[in-house]
Amino acid sequence: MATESTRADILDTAERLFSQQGFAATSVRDITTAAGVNVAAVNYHFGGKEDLLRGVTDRVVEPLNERRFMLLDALLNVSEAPTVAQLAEAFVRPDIEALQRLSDRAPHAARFLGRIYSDQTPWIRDMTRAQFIEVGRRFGPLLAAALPELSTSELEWRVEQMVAVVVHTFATWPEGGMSDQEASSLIHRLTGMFAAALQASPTKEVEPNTNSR
Amino acid sequence: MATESTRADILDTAERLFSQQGFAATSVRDITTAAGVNVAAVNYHFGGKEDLLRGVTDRVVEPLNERRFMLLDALLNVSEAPTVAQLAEAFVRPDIEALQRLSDRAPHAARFLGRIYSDQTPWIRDMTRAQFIEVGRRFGPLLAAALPELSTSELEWRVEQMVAVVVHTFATWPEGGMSDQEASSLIHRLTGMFAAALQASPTKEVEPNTNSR
DNA sequence: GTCTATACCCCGATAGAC
DNA sequence: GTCTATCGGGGTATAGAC
Repeated sequence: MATESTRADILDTAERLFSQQGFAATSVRDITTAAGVNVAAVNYHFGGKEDLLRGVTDRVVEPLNERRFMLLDALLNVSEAPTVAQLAEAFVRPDIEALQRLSDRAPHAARFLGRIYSDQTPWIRDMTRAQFIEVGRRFGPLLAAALPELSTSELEWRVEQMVAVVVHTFATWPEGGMSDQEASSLIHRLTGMFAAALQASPTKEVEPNTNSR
Repeated sequence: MATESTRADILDTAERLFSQQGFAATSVRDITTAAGVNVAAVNYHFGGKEDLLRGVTDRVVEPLNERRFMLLDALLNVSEAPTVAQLAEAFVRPDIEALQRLSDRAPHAARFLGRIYSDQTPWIRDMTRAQFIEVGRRFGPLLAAALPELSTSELEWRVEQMVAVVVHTFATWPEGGMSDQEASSLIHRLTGMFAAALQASPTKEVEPNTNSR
């Protein structure tokens, strides 16, 4: 327990408690007590409870995004016009594999992320949205090219629903982590379902209200 | 402001604030102040904050389930072996129509429900699970009969993902409610996507971990 | 730079006056 | 049936010791 482990201890403990009880239901005292540090340490190291949430989120999301864009780039090196199934897999595989890999170091990262990304509280939504916008910006045009018969509105709506499924997968991530076999099977299930859902024939109907996220 | 509107005022206000801020982030004082009633009224009328959550939830879920099972019964009167598309529509239509209908009386019912049903806090999950078990019990065998090539495990997993999409739809319900046209379009989009997702060819792989809900 | 003691405020719940 | 007063607990933030 070196001098500078306080900050990391707080991050680990906050990630665990947020993933179990949610952000609002978890008190700073819960965290500092469980971590064995003083109440004021959160304020010193992070500035406040909301900044602590941002700290925990960043630590989880950064490696995820690294891997996501790495795999997308690899896909684009192979083909300029990937298929829907290829895009679905490039969308899903990085998250599942990265979170599985993270399981040792941060066993609660997935559930934490699922909770935060499904939270509709304005300031939390604002905090999490930016990362998905980037993903949409890169996948959107490729998907649109692979699905020319879908209107932009319907394509965006379908992608939003698939993102909701990924978020739900995070939120219900198995407590004890995932074996390679389980992760691989989950990727195949998600990929197959996404491809089918995206390729369903377009709805013959006027546009509904555009939902958020 | 008649004598017995206090209880209803509390329910309305709690529904609104829970839907905007979440349960844990909303204090009893927030609710009573906004409703213009005394702090102690919640304790008098409901017994406590958690019982108030149950009160709000029951008020939303009961008409929803009535309509859901009514439409399923109507479908079963027509055919003993409905198609996947018919089942998908019977699954989706009641909720969307009922919530749209509720929009006047309870404009925040959908978002409230979406928040509560996506909450993974143990006691809240326990509270909400029962109703979906009943739905699964009635739809499960019919879906299994319509999709004989899917393993039970994969069918259950796919249904779970579709439920997550419905919950996400609730959680992001448009602030101002929905027109008939929008609701109808949404039902068609959901139905088409669900049918395609459920009918995707089975994954060739061993079983992954069974997630919760 | 790092951590602690403590101030101050708001929470949920209750007892008892009206 | 409704309100006021208040309790015990626990939340965040700060001033200052090491």
